[in-house]
Amino acid sequence: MNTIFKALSHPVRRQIVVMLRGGPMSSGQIAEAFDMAWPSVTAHLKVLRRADLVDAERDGTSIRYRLKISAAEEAMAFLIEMFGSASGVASREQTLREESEPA
Amino acid sequence: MNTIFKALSHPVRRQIVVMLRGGPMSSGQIAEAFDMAWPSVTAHLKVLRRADLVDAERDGTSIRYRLKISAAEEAMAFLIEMFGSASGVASREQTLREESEPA
DNA sequence: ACTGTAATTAGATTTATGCCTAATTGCAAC
DNA sequence: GTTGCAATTAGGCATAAATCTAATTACAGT
Repeated sequence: MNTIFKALSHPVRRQIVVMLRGGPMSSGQIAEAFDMAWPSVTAHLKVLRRADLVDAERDGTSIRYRLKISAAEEAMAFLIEMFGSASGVASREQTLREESEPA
Repeated sequence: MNTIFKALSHPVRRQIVVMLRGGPMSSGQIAEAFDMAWPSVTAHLKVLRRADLVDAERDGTSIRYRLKISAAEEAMAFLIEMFGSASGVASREQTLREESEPA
């Protein structure tokens, strides 16, 4: 649980999660999207992997990262438990869409 | 949004949130609950306040901290947005612990 | 085996967190 | 106004996080 929130506490990592929502991506594709050195992105991916928010598998010469929702559901359950039921949450789903802050 | 996840990324701060779920508490009451120096707890409360997860008001000689759910709902909405639709979230509240149904 | 591309690991540096003790502020009661 | 308790701020220190460049590993194609 700790690792999940920690992982999501960095804007780059949340952005990666957002991107993977559209389907699996290679490490290189992800790295390209950010104005930072590739190894830095790799480090972020490592954090996400340790939090079990993504998994990775080799695909030929590249490595494909893919979203895993199970861990995120835990975080969601925590929030629901802490801050009340999901009432009104669906309506906020709209408001949130512009999140995606860049690095 | 960043501050919210950052705030929730520390176990002590999540614990404080849990405690405040049961109603407002004074700074001293909160500090007592942890095996750490009071100023350290104060620092955590500051982080929670900056994340707008709690607010504080003076009550005579002490200061009462109280949970604010609005910011938490944003975080929840983010998770819902990222890891699946809101469909079934309420019902999932029950079954989340063991189940890990794929998206 | 050699070369080129994909990705990670290693190592170093800077900045941010988390913790402590000591000093300070705010209020209440005397 | 001074004493006492509640709480925060200040200052210092140790560990962790985020970033970079350089070196390394892994695979594909030749």
